Amino acid sequence: MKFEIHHKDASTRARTGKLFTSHGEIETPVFMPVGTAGTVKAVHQRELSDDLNAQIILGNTYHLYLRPGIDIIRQAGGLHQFMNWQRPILTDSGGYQVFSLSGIRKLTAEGALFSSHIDGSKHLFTPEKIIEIQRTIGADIIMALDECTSFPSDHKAAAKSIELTHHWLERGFAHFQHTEPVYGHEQSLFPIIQGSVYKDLRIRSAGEICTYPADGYAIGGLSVGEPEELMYEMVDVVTGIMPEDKPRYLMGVGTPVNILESVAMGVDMFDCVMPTRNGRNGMLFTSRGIMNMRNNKWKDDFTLLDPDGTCFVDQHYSKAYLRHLIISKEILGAQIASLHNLSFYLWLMKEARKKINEGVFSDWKNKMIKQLSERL
RNA sequence: GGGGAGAUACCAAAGCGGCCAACUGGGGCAGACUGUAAAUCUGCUGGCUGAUGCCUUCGUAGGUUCGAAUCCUGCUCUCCCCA
Repeated sequence: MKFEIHHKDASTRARTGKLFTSHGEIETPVFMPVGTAGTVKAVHQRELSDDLNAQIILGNTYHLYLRPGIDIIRQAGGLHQFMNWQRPILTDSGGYQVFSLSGIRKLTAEGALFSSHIDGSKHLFTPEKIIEIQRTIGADIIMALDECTSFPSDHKAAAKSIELTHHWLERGFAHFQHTEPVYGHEQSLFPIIQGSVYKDLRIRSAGEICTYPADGYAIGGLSVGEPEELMYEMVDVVTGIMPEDKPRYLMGVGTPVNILESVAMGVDMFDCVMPTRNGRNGMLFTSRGIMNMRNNKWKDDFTLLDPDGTCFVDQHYSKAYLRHLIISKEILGAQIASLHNLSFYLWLMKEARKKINEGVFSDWKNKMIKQLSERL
């Protein structure tokens, strides 16, 4: 998978570039909407492409493996065909579920033993099996199985954790190289840097991970509860080590501010459930700040949802109407809020690319960050 | 006309002598949410207070009692059955 860098910002480490996949090109920095179970929740594929112009979306190995099951995905001809999404897809490995489902799993050198959250059945995810499953799902970018170290973890535990992640990567990467794509199109495997909030571990992990000849590298184990300052410190340390000519993916991040700060440190790819999940829960991100649509103050505000918004919903519906839908738990409320938030995130990335290319990213970023933190 | 049941906070509904400012739902208000076990979860919801605490509440007017939402009597209203 080819990656070319177009423009480097003079005063920060931000850069624009382009990633070439078998399902199309991706302009970076990019935000990837999360579609865990083969759907970006509450958003149609047609809306994703026509209204939002999402360049790439995520899927999740763990979820798709449990339901509908890999046989069904194979019969469908892969996830692209199954969900009728012909643009790029990235699948997460299930490494995050190692973290978030910690109550129902057990880690060994062999792999991660899970109890299904659906029916309690037991499943062993090995680094090799995770590659096999992702071959069958057929995403353009697939992720190595890692342990997303929980926060807080002491130095000793975090050190042990990166060793496990490195061990799994060695096996997973080898297996990746020995297997072929199932559907003919190219797949790239991204390994994941861990190390919790310890600089020395992050340096060690980045050094180890980046010896693998991958098409891109990910930073994992952040935005899991640690103070933001620590997250920025880790991103800063690690992006200094990661190869310049490969895309850098900061997993699971984040708030609009988190993303802009990370772009400034040279991160190219982001994903986060925040725009969709928080949207469903009534929270809207806008260029002027954050709105909780459940708040009483919007009940008779008949002005446009977001006068600056670029999505059709922003210009079609009022704040009072969306509040009514959210309060009433109407499905359309979740749809409108998700569309708006994703649209905003994607607009923010587009603007960031534009400002980097124009050489005015730094000033713009600082101005935006001030506005984004407002509570409306 | 006769017989029976019931009236509790915004709504519904527990409580049936002290542990009751009153279970629980809903509604309302606010908060959280970062590689999605999430269209989810948490807190508050009589008044004043930072907290302890104090004050006013269980249809209404009296009464019994050290003490009543809880027991007794009158009244008002609602519902059901029989005529």
